[in-house]
Amino acid sequence: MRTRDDGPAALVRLVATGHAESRADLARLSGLAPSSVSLRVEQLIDAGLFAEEGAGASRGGRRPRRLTLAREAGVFFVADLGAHHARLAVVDLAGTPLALADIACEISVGPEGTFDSVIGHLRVLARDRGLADLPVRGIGVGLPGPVDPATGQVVSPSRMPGWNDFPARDYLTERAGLPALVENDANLMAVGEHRHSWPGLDNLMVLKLGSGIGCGVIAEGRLHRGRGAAGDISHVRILSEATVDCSCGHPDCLEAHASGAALATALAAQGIAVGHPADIVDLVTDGVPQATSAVRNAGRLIGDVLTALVNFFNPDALVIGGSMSNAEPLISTIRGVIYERCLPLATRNLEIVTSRTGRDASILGAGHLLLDSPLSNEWIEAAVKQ
Amino acid sequence: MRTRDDGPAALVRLVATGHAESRADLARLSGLAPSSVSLRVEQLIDAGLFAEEGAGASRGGRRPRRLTLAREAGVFFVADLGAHHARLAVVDLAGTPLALADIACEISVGPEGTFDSVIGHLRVLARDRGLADLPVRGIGVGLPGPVDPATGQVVSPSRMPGWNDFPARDYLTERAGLPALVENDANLMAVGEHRHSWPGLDNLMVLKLGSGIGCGVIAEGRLHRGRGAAGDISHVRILSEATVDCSCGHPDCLEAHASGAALATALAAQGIAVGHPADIVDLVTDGVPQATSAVRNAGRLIGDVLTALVNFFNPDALVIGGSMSNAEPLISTIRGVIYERCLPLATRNLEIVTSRTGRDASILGAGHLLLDSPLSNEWIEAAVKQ
DNA sequence: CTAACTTTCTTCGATTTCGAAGGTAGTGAG
DNA sequence: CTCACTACCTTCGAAATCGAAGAAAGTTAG
Repeated sequence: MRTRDDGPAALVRLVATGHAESRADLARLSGLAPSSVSLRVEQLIDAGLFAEEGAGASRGGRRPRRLTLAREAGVFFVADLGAHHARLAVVDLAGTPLALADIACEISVGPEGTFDSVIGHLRVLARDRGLADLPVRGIGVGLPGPVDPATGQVVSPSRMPGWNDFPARDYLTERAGLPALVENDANLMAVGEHRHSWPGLDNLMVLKLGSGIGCGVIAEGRLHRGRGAAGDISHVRILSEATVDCSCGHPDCLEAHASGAALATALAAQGIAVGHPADIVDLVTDGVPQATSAVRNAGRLIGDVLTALVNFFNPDALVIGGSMSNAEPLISTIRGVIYERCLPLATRNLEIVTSRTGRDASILGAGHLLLDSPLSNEWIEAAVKQ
Repeated sequence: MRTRDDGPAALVRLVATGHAESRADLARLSGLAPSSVSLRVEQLIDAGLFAEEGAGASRGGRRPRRLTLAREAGVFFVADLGAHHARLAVVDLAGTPLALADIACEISVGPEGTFDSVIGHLRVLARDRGLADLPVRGIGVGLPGPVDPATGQVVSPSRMPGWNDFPARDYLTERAGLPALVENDANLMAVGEHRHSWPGLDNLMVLKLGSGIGCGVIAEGRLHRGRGAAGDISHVRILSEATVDCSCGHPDCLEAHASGAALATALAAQGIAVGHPADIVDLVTDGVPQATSAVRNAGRLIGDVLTALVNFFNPDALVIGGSMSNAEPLISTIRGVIYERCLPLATRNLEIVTSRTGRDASILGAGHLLLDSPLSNEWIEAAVKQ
């Protein structure tokens, strides 16, 4: 029952995540004997994956010889797609961006066109930043819709016309000629937050409040996918005076009342024009009363839904990100509802905070998932055996 | 990063769960070389943990030599505690009960008295059934309240006076002189259902509808504990005409309206006396209209709460057990609400079924958890090294 | 500065694990 | 019945891993 984390890839992951900096660290964390670690590290240095970089800080004895990922160890290509926009990055194996770019990109042109364009732009980006000499070890893409983890297909996306049942992972693998990973954007964000800012907490809910409402779930330290729809909270029915029909066909979904897009619509009806959800944050900051009131109301609705989920899932932290997360009254309302209504046992150690990782959370998450994936075991083992 | 499943315990688990019946099976499933498997199996037979039992069915070649757990491999002591009652069992390493007993047991007498009594009865049970010669490898107890997985303490139980913050696991370890495991009863039930009846499904919600409402969660094939309160759905606030205060201090919790105890109270107010929740099932089966109506209403409330959780958690199956689960209208109402309100993506492959494992689900679950626990690695390795 | 202690890393013989090859025991077709 | 084939299991030399001991390189206290 040799589980995933054996072989040289385990050592690469420990160094990439920053958990280990020396051979001694690796021996402690990997469970291998110090002698075996020395041998394997030697091989990884020969393979060009590790580099020795001077000495680290002493802990009361001989100073460790610091191990880092070699530059030549390679990079991943990563893209986070929105409805009208894509954020591209070339990242190192640890997920750290080496080059970033934002491009306009209409997801409604369909999967082939979108992917081909993204791949092209990523190649250009790598070339322009002098990264063309580095091996590309994989490509990861985040999509604003559900992805079946078993097949890598997009399933029933509500706002991605032409994408239903598209075999995204297979297409990307073939078209880019690289190991490929396709994942829901909120899931990538959850992984990024977890690994970058909350590595000690094993149960996390990460809310993405933008023009839509997304949620990624980390359970027992690993991304919880379910059948691809896990984390969906946007189509829970809520109670409200006025009825609003949601794009999913049901009335009064949370998303139809409390998403950035819904708030923009509601404000427009009051004569306040809003282009992007982030504009609402500005209005709130400027003290426009209608905006503040609308945001408070949304917070109450979201909080109501979350109470049941927090009791049920019992996370260590609830992290709120996305472009709306800077609206202070939104967060404090959510926090207030949850602390008031949830079980004391569930909220006793619960942290409710805004994103610490920031805008690049999804990018980082994609890098981590790529390195963790069994796909990476393959090229790492191949690299070690010449 | 040698994860848990290495060493001889991995082979024991594969045989105990029935996944492997021969050395060849073990080689396939464990990832070890056939030669290594042969060696280790030899050791396990010498240690008295495995036995060879004739030949299995051919798959087109030489017939395998069937491996089973030896009788002398030992047993676990297991108890599932309710408020006024305990179900005790001596089970083999696979979790199969070798001896069962039901005893009266008031949990309100406090932890020490309860545990001492349970341990005593289990010893007597083993002796009476001729199992006294077998080594006892561990003890597992299910409690009707939250248990902190980190400390093994009972935390904020609503109906276990005198148990708050009691170090249940430590007390049991010392008092029984055995590796001990303490877990919430719904969690044990979830593990039992998962392993016994739904081994292929990795994401499960298991509802226990009795005098209370409990829920255990299997995520990615493993029990999801959170901080100990995970799976709690009984204190979600629901909407209703009449307000009922819950024992937790909040008004209109699900449990206050839809639990077996709540239904019994409601029926009593209509002049229909009900002793045990199971009596309600009988009333429904007999076609008493007030009972059917009350049960339908409860089903609607429970279903409402579950819609949000099913969307969020996206399980493969929702399994309903407990003494109320035989009330057909209850199940069909829950099923109807969920299929109507949840996302098609979440319900497309969702099974909503009553327990297949039956009353012993918790007993089986405790056995599985004990064998899976790192505690078992220790005695298995000790047994192999003489 | 010296001596005692800590931590890091390597060396080397003992042990474990692997993997290829072969023996064993069955099935099924002609 | 024979022969080809398949699956199960073991044998045995090669390779990987371990672990104890020690070398290397510091820190700290006197």
